[in-house]
Amino acid sequence: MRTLSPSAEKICVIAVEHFANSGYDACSLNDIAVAAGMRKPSLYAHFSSKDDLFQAVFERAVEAERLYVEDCFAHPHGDVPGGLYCQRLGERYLGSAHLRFLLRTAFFPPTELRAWISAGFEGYLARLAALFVARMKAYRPTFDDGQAGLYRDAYMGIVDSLAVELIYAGPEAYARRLAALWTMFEDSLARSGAEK
Amino acid sequence: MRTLSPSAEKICVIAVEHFANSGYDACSLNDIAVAAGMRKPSLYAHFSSKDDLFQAVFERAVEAERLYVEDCFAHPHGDVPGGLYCQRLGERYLGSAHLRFLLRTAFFPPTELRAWISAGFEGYLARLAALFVARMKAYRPTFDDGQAGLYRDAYMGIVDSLAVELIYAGPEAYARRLAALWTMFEDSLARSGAEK
Amino acid sequence: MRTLSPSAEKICVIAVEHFANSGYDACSLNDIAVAAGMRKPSLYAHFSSKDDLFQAVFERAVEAERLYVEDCFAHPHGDVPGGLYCQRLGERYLGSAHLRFLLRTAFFPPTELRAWISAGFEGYLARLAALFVARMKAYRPTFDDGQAGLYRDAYMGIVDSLAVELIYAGPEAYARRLAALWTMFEDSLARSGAEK
Amino acid sequence: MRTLSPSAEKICVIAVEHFANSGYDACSLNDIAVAAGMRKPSLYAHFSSKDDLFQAVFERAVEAERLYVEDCFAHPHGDVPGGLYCQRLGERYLGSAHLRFLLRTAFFPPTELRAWISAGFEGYLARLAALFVARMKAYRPTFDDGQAGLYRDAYMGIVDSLAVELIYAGPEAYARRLAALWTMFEDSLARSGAEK
DNA sequence: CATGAATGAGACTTCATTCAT
DNA sequence: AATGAATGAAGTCTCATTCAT
Repeated sequence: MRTLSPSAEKICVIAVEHFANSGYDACSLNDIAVAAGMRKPSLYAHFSSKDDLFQAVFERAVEAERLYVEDCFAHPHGDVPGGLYCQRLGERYLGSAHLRFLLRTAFFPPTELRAWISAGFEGYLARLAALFVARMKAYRPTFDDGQAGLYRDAYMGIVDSLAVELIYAGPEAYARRLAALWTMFEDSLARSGAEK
Repeated sequence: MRTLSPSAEKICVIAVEHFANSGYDACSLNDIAVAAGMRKPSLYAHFSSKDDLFQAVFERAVEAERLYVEDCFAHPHGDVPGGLYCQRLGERYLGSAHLRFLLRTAFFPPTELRAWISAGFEGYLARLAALFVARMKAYRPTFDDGQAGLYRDAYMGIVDSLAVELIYAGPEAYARRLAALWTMFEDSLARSGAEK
Repeated sequence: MRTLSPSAEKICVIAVEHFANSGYDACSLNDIAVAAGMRKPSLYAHFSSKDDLFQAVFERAVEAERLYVEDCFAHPHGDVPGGLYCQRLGERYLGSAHLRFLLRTAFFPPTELRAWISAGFEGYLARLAALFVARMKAYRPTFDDGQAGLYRDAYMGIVDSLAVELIYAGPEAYARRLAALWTMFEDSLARSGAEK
Repeated sequence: MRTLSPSAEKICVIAVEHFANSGYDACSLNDIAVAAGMRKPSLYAHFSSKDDLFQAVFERAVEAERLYVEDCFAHPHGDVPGGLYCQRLGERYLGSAHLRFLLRTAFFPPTELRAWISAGFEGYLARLAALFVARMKAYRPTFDDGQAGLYRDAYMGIVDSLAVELIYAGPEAYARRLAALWTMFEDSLARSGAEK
């Protein structure tokens, strides 16, 4: 991740909001510039192009989320793994332009940056999956890789599902969906624990 | 849903592909017109504006999916409810521009059409939920509304999760996620059935 | 040479004037458009880019000059070869934007089109040289290829020299230079004729 | 010619290269500044505007060429006058940005500086012509002003013709043209000498 | 129905220039 | 002497839209 000047960082903070709300194509540099208290050409003192700005924003969003994920998995506990992250997702959505930006960009990246963006997500998703698996193996020490992988896939699916509900319907519907999916998830874990 | 002339219907078929691939903003009427074998101004003989075309496309996509959902739930059987629809989702994704268009439009509609689009989805989602609940009540006759609602919420969540995986990662990853989530779903149902 | 619509041809006529006077870089499409009685974006209905317009103008200028050269060498006579073309050069300069455009473009082409432009000139220059050589061989039947080539090189040099004087100093100085160089040219020919 | 600080002189050395290669309009101050190891606004510590820099460059180029011309005519000899200068022209072209800059600027000056530039050339051209005439009168003591003027005009024309060939075709074609034109020039002189 | 031509609005981008530091 | 930041003007180009034919 490039180091940016304070002004450039500030522009990123403005820009992530705009990109998150309007998407890359519908988002004009003019709007971002004015929101940042300057005129359009001034952006070019900080970023060489719209793509360049978008990439800087993306890097910051991924980094912010990565840190957040680390934090959510940092404190050991005895509960079903991954619950804290899901729970906080809803609380953060409206406040976190980073999160909204990432979801939008992940699902529908600007065509020309698709490959670059995909590469940027790999590490993030892999890290989330790895943290979950580590917790799961502590939670169910008898699980083999296949079982852990199954719950990892389900968990990642639940995270996406919740993200989508945030995007589509907002925090209220989110709570219902979280309750439903998490109940299922715990039921399934309870059953697989009981089997032994 | 308005009735359209054959030419207009053909344009919709072309347009849904473009809107699905590029999104509303990045999609130019010129591209659609040329792909449809005509020039840009000729589109205005069939639709009064870009928004008008988009809306016609949306109506057709919703209708097509609604019919598909009806079909998936049409044949009674003894399996866990909703499985057929999830299974076919993956098979259809690449081939169905309607589906890809709907997912994109549902999650990130063009700002000015947001309200109109949301309204259009209501019926579709409500119908899917209702069909699922009906099946679930047949599958677990003892369920009360709360229990049925819980599984309905979970099911709708699973559908979204699978859709997202299709968008983000394609059909291969989809199969893994489907297996994981469906296992969970069945586990949970099995447990709730055993309890009684 | 592409066939153009009448409107596009008219734009070329306007554009060659502007390109000739200001050069590619200092010449704005806005100026050309307004001079052609339309707005800037309307140009794009006829040409896909500034380069595209420039190329069309270039093709027309080369073609016009080629025809002119043919005409100047069309009528057999007993005078020193090539004199008519040189003489008319000065008369045409102010009136012929094609000529002024060609000279400018030949000497200082826009960087990105340099190769393409050079290729376009080859034929034109080769044709002028060939016409001169044919006449020279009629005028001095005893000349071998070496002698004819020498006078061809000198003649082409005189043409360039006259063109430069037109550009730099205008028609008056042109007349003086023409007289001086042509005297030399005839002296040299007279001497080489006398030697035999 | 203004006296400049060493830094400003250095900038001129960089700038003449850029102006020679790209021309006034296509040449950005940014490129020049970076090539000179500084940022664009720093140029304004040395020159008050792009035009000001261009003018400084022009003055230096004219002065350099003037000195060169003096040198070429400095050493008396018995050969046809002006030959040394023509000969060296080709050798210097690629290496001398001053020369390339001058040719470009002479033929196609930036519109707003046209008058100023023409004035700057007057002295240079007049000096070259005067030096040639002086030599010619030594070489052909019997020439009257009319005859000397004729050969002066022809000589200046040859110089331009050679310059153009350098610009257009490079040093190889230059040698051929030089040989052809110089042969003519000598033939003519020989004839006018013999007449007496 | 279709289209060639035109256009206002607005996109991204570059440039010469200014100014506080 | 140098520069980071900013900017008005202007550049090329795209777009949705209109209208006469």
